[in-house]
Amino acid sequence: MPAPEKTTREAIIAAGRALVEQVGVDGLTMQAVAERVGVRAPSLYKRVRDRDELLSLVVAATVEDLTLRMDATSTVPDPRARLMAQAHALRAFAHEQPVGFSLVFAAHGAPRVEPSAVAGSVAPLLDAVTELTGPEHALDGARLLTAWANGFITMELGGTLRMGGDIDAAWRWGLDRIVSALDRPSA
Amino acid sequence: MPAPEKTTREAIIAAGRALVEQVGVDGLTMQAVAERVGVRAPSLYKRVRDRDELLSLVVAATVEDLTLRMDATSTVPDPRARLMAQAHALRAFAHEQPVGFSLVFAAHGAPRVEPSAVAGSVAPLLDAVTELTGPEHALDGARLLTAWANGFITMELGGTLRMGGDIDAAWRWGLDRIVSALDRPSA
DNA sequence: ACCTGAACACCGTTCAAGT
DNA sequence: ACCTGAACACCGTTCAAGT
Repeated sequence: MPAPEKTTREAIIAAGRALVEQVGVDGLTMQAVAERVGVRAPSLYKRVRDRDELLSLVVAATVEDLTLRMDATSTVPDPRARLMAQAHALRAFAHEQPVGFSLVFAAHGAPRVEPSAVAGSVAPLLDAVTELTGPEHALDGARLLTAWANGFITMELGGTLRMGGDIDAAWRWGLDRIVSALDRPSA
Repeated sequence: MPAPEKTTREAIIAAGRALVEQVGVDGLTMQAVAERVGVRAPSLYKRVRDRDELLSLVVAATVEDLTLRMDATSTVPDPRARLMAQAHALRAFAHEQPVGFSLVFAAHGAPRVEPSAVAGSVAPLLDAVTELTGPEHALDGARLLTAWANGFITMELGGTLRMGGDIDAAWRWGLDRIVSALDRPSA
């Protein structure tokens, strides 16, 4: 007699993402996930190998989410404005999903997802930089921008930046400086 | 009858730092720490409140270590060269203690140490930037550099950068761009 | 005064037994 | 076929009893 399926892999991943944001990575327990999807903890092992795989799936889903957001910026025609929009989209995403963001970009141990997938999520940014700088230093330029944005956001989320001065202004100042450095080919 | 003290708080923290680098944050178990310092796990609670405090102490010690390294760069007279040396010192530290570095700068949840302590560790960098830019945009400039360096190193450690091209060259290219942007006052 | 074994709660995971 | 309770290992933590 086939037993009815009470949940899905997608529901489990979604529950994992919600838990991670609401109670932190340590709050991602198999029991808590099971309770959210209406099942007992052992049943989860029919859909995911173990907690570690579930965490990786959560990160992968977060990367996909980010990729969609970044792709949505392709409508902006001017490459400089588009670059700004992409940086803002990245920061907005991080503010919405701080824990997910840090899991994607601030990996502590071994990478949770394919580094290429993470790099792919910011690919539109590489396109915009290419239009600005030409192909020779496009990769270097994209790395300059993503590294700065990632670092700024991480420090902002961690509180390291929270000392004196307008953080939004500091973001804008830095972004302007970097985009300008990319824009005018002085090196 | 007074019982002999078999370990110290410092030894426990040192054991914690070693464990964290060798087996990751999850490997920092009270049992593993106890074994390293030659004591049983319950005895650790005479020196540290709980595992969470121990982890915070590990991070704090790492910040102190980094502060010493950064302070050592103050011998370089030219501010531009000093800034380069400081960036390199930061990166070298991260390569030596990748897990500790990520714990300090890539906090996942609530800050483990005073954000001001982390900011203080890179204070010499602020001084060099001030010499370069003048006081008006010194803070913004220091944030620009630290954010970039932190982001670059984090992505490097996480593998996100590990795709095509010389990473050292990308680091040098980015550092040169940023320092130049700070050096020549064009904005 | 610090150290220890025993004990408890909690979590990840497995598995035999249900439907 | 999937779901479940029971069971086990492991870890953090407490505590009474040792010295």
